[in-house]
Amino acid sequence: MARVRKTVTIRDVAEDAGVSLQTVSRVVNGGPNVRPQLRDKVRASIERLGYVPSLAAQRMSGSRSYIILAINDRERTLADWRERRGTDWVDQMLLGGILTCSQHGYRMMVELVDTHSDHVERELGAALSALQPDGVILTPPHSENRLITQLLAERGIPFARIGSNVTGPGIALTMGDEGAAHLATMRLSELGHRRIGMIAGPSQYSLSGWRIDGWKRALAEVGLSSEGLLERGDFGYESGTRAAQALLDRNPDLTAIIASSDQMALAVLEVARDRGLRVPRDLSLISFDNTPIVRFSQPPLSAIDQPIAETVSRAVEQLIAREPDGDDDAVIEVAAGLVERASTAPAPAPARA
Amino acid sequence: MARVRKTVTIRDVAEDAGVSLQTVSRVVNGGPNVRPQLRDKVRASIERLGYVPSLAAQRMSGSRSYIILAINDRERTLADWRERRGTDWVDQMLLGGILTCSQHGYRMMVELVDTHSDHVERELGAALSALQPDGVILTPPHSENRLITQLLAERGIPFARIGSNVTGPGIALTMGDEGAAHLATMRLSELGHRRIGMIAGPSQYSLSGWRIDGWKRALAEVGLSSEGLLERGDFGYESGTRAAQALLDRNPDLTAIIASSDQMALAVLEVARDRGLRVPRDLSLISFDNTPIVRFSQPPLSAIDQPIAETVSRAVEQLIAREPDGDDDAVIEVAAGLVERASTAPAPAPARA
DNA sequence: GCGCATATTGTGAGCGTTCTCAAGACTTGT
DNA sequence: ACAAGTCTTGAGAACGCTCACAATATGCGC
Repeated sequence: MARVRKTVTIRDVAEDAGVSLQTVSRVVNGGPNVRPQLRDKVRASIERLGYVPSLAAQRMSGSRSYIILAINDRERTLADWRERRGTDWVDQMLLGGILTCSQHGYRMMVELVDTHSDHVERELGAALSALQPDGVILTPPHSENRLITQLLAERGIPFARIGSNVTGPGIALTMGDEGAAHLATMRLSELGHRRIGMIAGPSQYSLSGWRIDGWKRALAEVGLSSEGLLERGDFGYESGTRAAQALLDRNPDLTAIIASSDQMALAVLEVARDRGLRVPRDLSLISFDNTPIVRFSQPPLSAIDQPIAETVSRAVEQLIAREPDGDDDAVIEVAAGLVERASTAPAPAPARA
Repeated sequence: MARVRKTVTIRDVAEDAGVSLQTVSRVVNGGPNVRPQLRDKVRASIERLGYVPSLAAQRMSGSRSYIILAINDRERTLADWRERRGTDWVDQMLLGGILTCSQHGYRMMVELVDTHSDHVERELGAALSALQPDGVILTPPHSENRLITQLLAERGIPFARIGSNVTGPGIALTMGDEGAAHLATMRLSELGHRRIGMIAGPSQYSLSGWRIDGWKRALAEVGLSSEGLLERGDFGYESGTRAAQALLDRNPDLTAIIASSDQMALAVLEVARDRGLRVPRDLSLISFDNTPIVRFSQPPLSAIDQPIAETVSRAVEQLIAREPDGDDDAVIEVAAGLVERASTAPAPAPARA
């Protein structure tokens, strides 16, 4: 017998308050020219009836859809999702994105796109047509994908690229990779370390380069050399093992390592253990990402915390605030922080002092 | 000079194919009475123009919105999100939900709701009004929240409750908690363990009870006692420490523990280490959840893998397939599996045999 | 070949909102 | 007190699609 509750529409509110539809619409959207007295009356009606505008109808008539679409890598989330960088990305994205969206009356939707597919344009195009989002957020590795950025530019949809600092179409937001690597390196230097190794990510990620830059800049500032102290991995565990081996083989005097992902850092931990090096006593270690896994290793790792949630949140704000025809394609940097746990300590006294 | 690309509408397709709007609509929706010849012609036009129906317009006119709304706990995702169970939930939900939705032409949206807030009804009600989803998916701890289920029932929106086996309004989907606990217990028994402890979750989660049930059933089946072998935690690390301490204090002869979350299991690992108990030689350990963190502990943990993605996927299918007035509120069980790693081993020989 | 059932196509209304534009109610300056 | 504003409100069209129904075409039995 569940009586089908008819949806409360703007018309119901208008009748209840004795005004026109348009006036209600103005009140709902914070329109400028409504007498306070009337406004309050309408607000009361809205409250009483529990009116909430229909997103679909708003999209139909107005120029906005109140939808922000976030594009994520399908591969990372599907097949590979446990094997690689961990999955914190999606969570944090949602965290930052959904909350910020809802603060502005927007909604966030997630679209999973497989970069390797040659249907990228079709898939994404279909999503754009169906949803007609007011803005799109691109996450790595899509952030600098030509096919995608071009498609978005063609359609005139504002978009933000997370983890990119290339000016170009769309807003770029970096998570301060250069600064973060600099910060980590400086901290290790403060602790007395003179030989600080770096395990960077793959070169197709531009953030890998920025991190190397930050590390080198810091080394230069304190008069240290980076000679022979750089290795690369692919963010995964195995690559971390190889890189750590190489680094330690080549530099017996190494006392600190910065790893470009938590998983690679955990690999370093394992390699160190195998060689009888105690962390942090013999070897200090700082990782990037600060995913939950690093809190439970032995010892818990000091890590650069990627402000993903905040960055996405900023991206959303930019997209929402942006005038439809605004072309100020800025680069925004959100600073990362260092969370110190038990994998960093003062450098051991040199063997022969 | 970016020419604003006008959206391709159903009208464009109709003109291009030389038919009426209605015919195009029929083709798009797989309507029954269209001559194959015409259908192909229309399809060709759709293809050529790249037409994709607008979700908003479909919602406006038709009875469906093609939106499934997933309700998640805000607390877990916001403040507490690192401290408690880990965040794999959201990822896996998205994984299972988004893909399955898109296979059926649906979209999934995520709504974060704070159970502890007294605005639950308001918040959720607003989301329902704005989105008018065709179905809602409830995840723990919302799955059996009266306020929420009642609201949904009132509005006549079909919903699925994940991690619930209570028949009632809506479809219930359990992840085989009873069976999983039984499986874990039996496995430990097979390995020769006779004293198998259980660290359960908080009692307000009904799955906590089911896991206890499965554990007890297995113990009974092989003639073991559960006396004094049960502790409770809140899924978080600290609570796991306390529970492990209590369990080991009370039962010096304990050789195996099942923990109801990965974090609690990691706490057990730590406690064992402190007491000089080696895992798995002296103590076997199986956890629930199988989040990424358990692959990198020392040793990596054997864990019950929660088929969250699959369960959500099933939920989506149920919601989509369901007739608007169908009331067959079934309970569906998706079986969990045991992933064995290095934290389980044959029971040590009794001290005095 | 006629009449009726059935398959196929088209027509017009309506979903809930915002847009554009016009009308009425106040101000203000002189 | 009058013209010329500015502020406030409302009316009607429009967004892109599907619904219910009407119209036409096709098939079948006799």
